[in-house]
Amino acid sequence: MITLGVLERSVMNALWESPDGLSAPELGERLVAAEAPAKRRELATTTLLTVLSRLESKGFVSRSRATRPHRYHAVNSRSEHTAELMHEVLQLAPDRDDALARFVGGVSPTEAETLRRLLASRGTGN
Amino acid sequence: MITLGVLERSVMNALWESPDGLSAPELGERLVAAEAPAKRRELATTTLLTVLSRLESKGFVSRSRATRPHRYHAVNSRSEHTAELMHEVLQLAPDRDDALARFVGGVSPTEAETLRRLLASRGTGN
DNA sequence: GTAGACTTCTACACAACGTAGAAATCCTTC
DNA sequence: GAAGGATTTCTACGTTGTGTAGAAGTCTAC
Repeated sequence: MITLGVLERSVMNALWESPDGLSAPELGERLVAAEAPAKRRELATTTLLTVLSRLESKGFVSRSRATRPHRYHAVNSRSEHTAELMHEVLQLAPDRDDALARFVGGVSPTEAETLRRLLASRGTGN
Repeated sequence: MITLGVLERSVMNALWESPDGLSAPELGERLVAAEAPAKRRELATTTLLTVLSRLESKGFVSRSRATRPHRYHAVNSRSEHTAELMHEVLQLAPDRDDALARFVGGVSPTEAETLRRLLASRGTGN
């Protein structure tokens, strides 16, 4: 399973919150702003560029070369990403129904209600 | 998020299928047997012991020192593990309902039915 | 066509993991 | 109770992924 490092994750978080994408320098601003004031720290732009390239290779980010500071976009929304990961995890289990049962057993009442609503609006599937 | 390497995962798979746990040598047998004949290969017992130790540190494995070849057990069942991972992933999303919606959108009709049943037997939660 | 902005290349440190020998520990048996 | 083999722990090294960024190359506006 493809996994993300902590800087990579921060970068994805910034991109997920920027529907119009970000250039590397803009990304740098977001990242320092998002950091707790205590450990605020600059990252070299080249650092961000290599992280962005790696994320591009992993298929998480696309880049537009049209403008000169290239713009980077998240390929999937954060929700899509989360859902996809959940499916991947579930796929790995040979006993999926059992895993689902345990999963459902662990959700909050509110989430259970959300799930019911979602499943209802989806039709019976039979 | 705690993640597993490929050998670590194989080891967990073997342990998950062994309710009575395994000693390191037994584990070795399972692993070669599970491997595709083409790339079957022996692993030194010490290799397995260090992997088992690491898995113990990570909290995935417990060991009984009562007998001389120690016995190792998976702490959680595979289903529990899967469900836990799914929850971890979901926890990371700030927009959980949305993520759940996407997740539900992607399950098979059979799984949807399973989910409905599970949610029904769980009570309304209100 | 050149200066400065921007990107790519290259590189290194550090952690996690796969791998296993050497050293230490523990039973069993004489 | 000492020895020897089985077992475990310690130590170590190679590889890969990630964080980090300077050096070198490329592009665009003037």
